[in-house]
Amino acid sequence: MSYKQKIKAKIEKALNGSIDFVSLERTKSKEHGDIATNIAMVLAKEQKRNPLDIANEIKEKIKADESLISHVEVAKPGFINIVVGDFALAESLLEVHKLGSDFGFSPTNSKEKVLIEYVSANPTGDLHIGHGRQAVIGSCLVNLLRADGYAVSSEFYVNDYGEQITKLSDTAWTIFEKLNGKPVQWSSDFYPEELVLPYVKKALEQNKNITTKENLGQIVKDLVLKAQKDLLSSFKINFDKWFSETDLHVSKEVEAVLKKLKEKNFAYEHEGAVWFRAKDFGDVRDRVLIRSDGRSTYLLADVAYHIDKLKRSGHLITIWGADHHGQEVSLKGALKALGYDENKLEIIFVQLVSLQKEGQEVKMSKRAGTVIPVEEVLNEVGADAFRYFLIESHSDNRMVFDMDLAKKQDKDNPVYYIQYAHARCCSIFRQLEQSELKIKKEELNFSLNSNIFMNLFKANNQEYSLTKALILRILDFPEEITQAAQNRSPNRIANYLKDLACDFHQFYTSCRVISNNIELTKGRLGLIEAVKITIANGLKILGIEAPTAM
RNA sequence: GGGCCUUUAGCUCAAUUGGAUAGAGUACCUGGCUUCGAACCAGGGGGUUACAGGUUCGAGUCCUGUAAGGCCUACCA
Repeated sequence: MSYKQKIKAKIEKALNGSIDFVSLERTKSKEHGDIATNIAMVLAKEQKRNPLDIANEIKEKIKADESLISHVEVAKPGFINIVVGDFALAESLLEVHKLGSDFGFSPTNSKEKVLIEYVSANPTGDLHIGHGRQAVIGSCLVNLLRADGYAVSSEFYVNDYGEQITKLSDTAWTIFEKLNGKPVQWSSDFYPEELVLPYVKKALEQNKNITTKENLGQIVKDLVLKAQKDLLSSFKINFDKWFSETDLHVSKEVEAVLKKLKEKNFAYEHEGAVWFRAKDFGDVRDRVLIRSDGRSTYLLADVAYHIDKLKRSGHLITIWGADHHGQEVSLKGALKALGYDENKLEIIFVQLVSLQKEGQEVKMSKRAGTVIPVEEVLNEVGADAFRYFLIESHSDNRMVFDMDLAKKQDKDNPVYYIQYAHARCCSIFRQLEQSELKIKKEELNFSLNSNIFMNLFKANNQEYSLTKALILRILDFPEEITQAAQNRSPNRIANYLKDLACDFHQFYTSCRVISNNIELTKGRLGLIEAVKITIANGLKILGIEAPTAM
């Protein structure tokens, strides 16, 4: 039980009821204590009394317990400010060490099943920086929800059927014929030659019996897919399942969806095509399911896919680029039409990315031909900085990727600020081994007794204050995970780690860890170890390395 | 025209979902290594949170309107 939970329980006992309806939060300023509650102001409205009176009553009831609450103060207009007792902090630090690499994490698979689908790019070209952002946000969200106890599985939907594949086959075949010296006609519908050419060449190297356009298209598609997989895993993006759209057609699931929509009269024929009554579900117009030439649309297959996913998981999260938001209403509408709860599907839209290079913003535009490939940026900045920069800001915000800053392998790069804190912690323990202090290894088992941490508080004012700030920050971590998970905001973990690293660096500058004071040294080593645990656990969620030296 | 998203320091972003004096990094200026890693720390300047109303003890946060920007608005995906 955290110190906060203990204090909450104490207030609830004093009031003889739950206080879930009020806030009990860490304060921004030290003058307001360590944590504060607005309970008196909330109750004042209900009871039509002066909030200060209520606050003072509560104050009297909860003080007189030095170990948990060392000081209580009432402030206008009715806040109750609480200073946490040293003993409670020491006990909490003991918990951190007992949990170790599980600190902050909820028990695995203790919550509902969630299936997260992300990236799902067409196997028809290179991944661009926008995909990169979706990939990083998606994988961090997978890690984050897992950390919060959800049973998460991740999936990449492969659009290996239909228009894009036809286009790819046509492009590849034309290149193939051209390589064979045959006269060809290039179409403006084709993919750029320079994009597809390397794959055609590779296909030729691997397989000499290319006979048909379909045959070549399949081979090229598989090669592109393989390249995407390799590229993604090079910055730690891995999926539990790669789901093929073709399978949905082969298994007749697509056909079944169409049949049901027709049966329920949500589909009708018009001008040779089959339409879904999307307008009935709030869309601006009805949407085509089957084109007049008989081919099915992306929408129809996507409905079938989401139904397939719903059968496998209680809750779905689908991550799309912001340019796809127009598809949300029709997809959810179709699910609803077929009797599924559309609220089980949560779509997260990731806004677009532009790039800043040498001070100039380069906007991504397919038309202008300024598509920025993942590979280009990744090779320049490395996986850690790549992930950090793409996760740092919220998915709702457009972001500018500052290439110049990300490239810097030095102090200006924020990812190093966090990693450096971790490396510094590790370095202290290396230093200990070389020191003349006689501290045995078994004396540095921090998960036995909280007494060792009480030594931390025997320090001067400045040191005490830096120590306490650092401890409180560490202890914020579990709640930070829960809130980040609830809000689908993995970027908050990045911000938290930056704050934690800052508190650590400040502490480190003023408080010498290894000294002749053996008891204080042991306490501080325990604190440093807790910092190390917390940073490592946080970076794990972000998929960023926690180096022991750099 | 309609829909989704955004607007916070010169720049890139935070702000515990309605809390107290809006914070970091960067850039600029100043100072700090004969002691655990200076990839660090301390100090300084920089803000009418786009604008105008509203809701209440209290608004960057919620509501309405206005303005600006991005994306979408196909029998493409």
